[in-house]
Amino acid sequence: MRQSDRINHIITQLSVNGSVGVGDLVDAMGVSAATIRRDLALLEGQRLLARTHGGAVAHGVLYELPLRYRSADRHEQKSRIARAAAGRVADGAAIGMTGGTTTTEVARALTDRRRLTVVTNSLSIASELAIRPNLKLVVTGGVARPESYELVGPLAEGALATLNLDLVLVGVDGISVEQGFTTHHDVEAHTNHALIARARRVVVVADSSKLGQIAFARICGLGDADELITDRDADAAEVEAVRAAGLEVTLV
Amino acid sequence: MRQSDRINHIITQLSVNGSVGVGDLVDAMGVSAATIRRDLALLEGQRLLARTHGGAVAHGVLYELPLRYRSADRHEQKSRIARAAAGRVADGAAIGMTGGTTTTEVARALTDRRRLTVVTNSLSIASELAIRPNLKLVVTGGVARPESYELVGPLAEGALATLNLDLVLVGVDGISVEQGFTTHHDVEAHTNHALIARARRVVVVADSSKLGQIAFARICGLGDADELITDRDADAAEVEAVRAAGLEVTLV
DNA sequence: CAAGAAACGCGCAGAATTCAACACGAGCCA
DNA sequence: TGGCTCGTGTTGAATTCTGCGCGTTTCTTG
Repeated sequence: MRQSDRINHIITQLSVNGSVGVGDLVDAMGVSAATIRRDLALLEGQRLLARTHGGAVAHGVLYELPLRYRSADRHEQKSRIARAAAGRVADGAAIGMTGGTTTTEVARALTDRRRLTVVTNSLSIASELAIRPNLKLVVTGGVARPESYELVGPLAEGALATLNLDLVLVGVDGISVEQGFTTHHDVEAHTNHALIARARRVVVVADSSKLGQIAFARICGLGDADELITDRDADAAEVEAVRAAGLEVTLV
Repeated sequence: MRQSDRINHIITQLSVNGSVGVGDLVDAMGVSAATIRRDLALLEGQRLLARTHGGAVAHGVLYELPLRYRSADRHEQKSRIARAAAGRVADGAAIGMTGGTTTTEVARALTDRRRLTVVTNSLSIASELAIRPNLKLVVTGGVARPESYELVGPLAEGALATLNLDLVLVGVDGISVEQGFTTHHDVEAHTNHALIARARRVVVVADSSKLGQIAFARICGLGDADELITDRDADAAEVEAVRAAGLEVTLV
């Protein structure tokens, strides 16, 4: 088991249970306690956890851990979704992208395009695309949320007010017929809504685990989007319900 | 097995598992570990993965802190400058930072502060600080320049217009008595000037190689800054000239 | 409050990994 | 044929990771 796997395991345990024990980790991963402590010290240095005697607890809010530790989850589905979403983007278009692991995956699938303007409020996507001279990258500005790397707030929405987009790709945390598209954070939802309002076409990307889920804050109703791209593991009844609500659903 | 096949295999493994091991790849493809490492180094250069000891992880799953800047040039001097500059920042202050390797170093030195608001137009600094829940990070927005990771243009300057800062830390490419502070790009210079205009106190950080240099675009005159922090390798005559022009110079 | 147990930090040595440098062979072209 | 480049493998030094032992700190329990 490599160090990256250990780190991943620790972070996963932390997000599930809120705390971890050194002994449990030793048993689960078959390495010495010294190694576990070194891993914990590393993560502590990154302010991702606080150490306790016998283990560690999650640092601050844990339901939403930094993206770079989570993106391995359902990676294959997200890749397929990303490729499909990239197919919706015409060369030379001006598109918007919100934050999220799936949209970040889409950003990677767009790196080889020529002549494309990308507007985003996600620092992850911005870092991903900033080195590509073939793309024009516009960042909205705003206050950064440590949990999601998204820029939110009045500054972001003010920047958006002057822009018009051909297409916007939106990542969400929950999709339900009753509550529409939802996310974990209210200001984020508001900023995402502002981005959606500037686009002629709205495509939502989300892996199938989000179907039927309702997160804390509402972004918009199902009717405000033009298409949902998700993976084929989606529950058939949920898909039918969304389609019945009038939203085009693509399974990949 | 050709190189393209190996690359393909590595990418596939990475997207399925999120990580790969050098040993596994050697067994799977029947080539030497050196070749695998060369392949991984190639993909790392394309930002498709991040290397770890014993293998690599999908880009975005990295457990280390954001991009270690390769520019180890004058790293020792920059660290000293960064520590000194961090000493100018009071807890609870609202500060601005422009882009540059030296200012990024200052950002690192500020990560353990409590209650600090940082406004920046640099994606590098934003990535560095975004993960810290103890800091409030405000990003200006704007168009990203691939060469410097800075956000520039009207969007950035518009965002700045509403903010007032206690202190701004500026990185520059040239310092001269005749031309003042200069940088390599004209729009960047304009955006930096806009940031300076919002601050009550302006501190310029630059290693001593910048003294006496004149870059393409002028940011502001020496008189518009309150202090210059540079390293003690600075040419004594140049330092005297700057001091004679009325600017406080600190050597570290 | 005190004693025992558990956990921690530190230093060290062995193992694994990486890097830099060089050697070898295939393919290409003059 | 000879020389050249490119990709690959090998070697040895340097770096990093890991596990163990020991003294110290912290927690628990009576």
